[in-house]
Amino acid sequence: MKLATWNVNSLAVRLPQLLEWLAVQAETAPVDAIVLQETKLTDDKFPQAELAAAGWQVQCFGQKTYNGVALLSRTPAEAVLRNIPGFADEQARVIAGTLPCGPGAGTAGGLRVIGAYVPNGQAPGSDKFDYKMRWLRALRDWLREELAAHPRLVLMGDFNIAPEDRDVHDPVAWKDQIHCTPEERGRLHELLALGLVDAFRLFEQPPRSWSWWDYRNLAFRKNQGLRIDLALVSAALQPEVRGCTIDKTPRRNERPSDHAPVLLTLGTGG
DNA sequence: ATGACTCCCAGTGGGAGA
Repeated sequence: MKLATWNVNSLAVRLPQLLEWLAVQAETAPVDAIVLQETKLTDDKFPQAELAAAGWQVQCFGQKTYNGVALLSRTPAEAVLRNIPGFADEQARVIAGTLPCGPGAGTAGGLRVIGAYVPNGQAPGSDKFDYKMRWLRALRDWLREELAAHPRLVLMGDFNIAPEDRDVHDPVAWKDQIHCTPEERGRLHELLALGLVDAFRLFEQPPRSWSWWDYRNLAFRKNQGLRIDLALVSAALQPEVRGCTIDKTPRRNERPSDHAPVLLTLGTGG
């Protein structure tokens, strides 16, 4: 089973690239479900027909201009939730759904997939930073309940937090900057403390692996980026994780997203 | 360097992203 997350930075612009990428994946192992961030489309404008024609079940949750998330799956998602229950939020940032039964799930139940677009936060001390902190605390509180209800769970998306200095191309320049502050990393640690693990770090990875590169200053060509797109898996799911990789190839497209997709491969337990 | 690029909605400029 293969899952993915991708901040597409406008699905209206990136739909052809998304469809092409999913088709290329299918040549080897098809993606079973993907969560998208920054679709920037209201639900009435979501490209339902094009995705349905490509075989996708669509759950979208968008707004005008900013944010917007979606869950695409081969089989229909169940128990779908939009945003964090009990946390009043005008911004569309979370979509969750249950995939009935992954291979080898046995009696363990379905796979809970949560796609998240964590607020950017702009700058430490700003109102947007406060919102990011409150949002992450609310996510933590809700996740505790989700984990109790769905032991096999993956939370993936654009976290807008670089977990450690090795996830930053220039840790000195980025020290205490947005994505790298101790406050943000502390909130991420609170999520991990619920029993989640950063799947990417379960495996040997190339050094200087990033998932985002600034559009400016030839950052991709110089490989100056951050790893801020993550897949966090629950303890019950961890034994099934077979791989977690970042696919840089779509970043080489013309008019690419500034983010690369992250892939999570699951296998039978053990 | 409060930059650089890209997207959006606007309407020939500005906010937001990261």
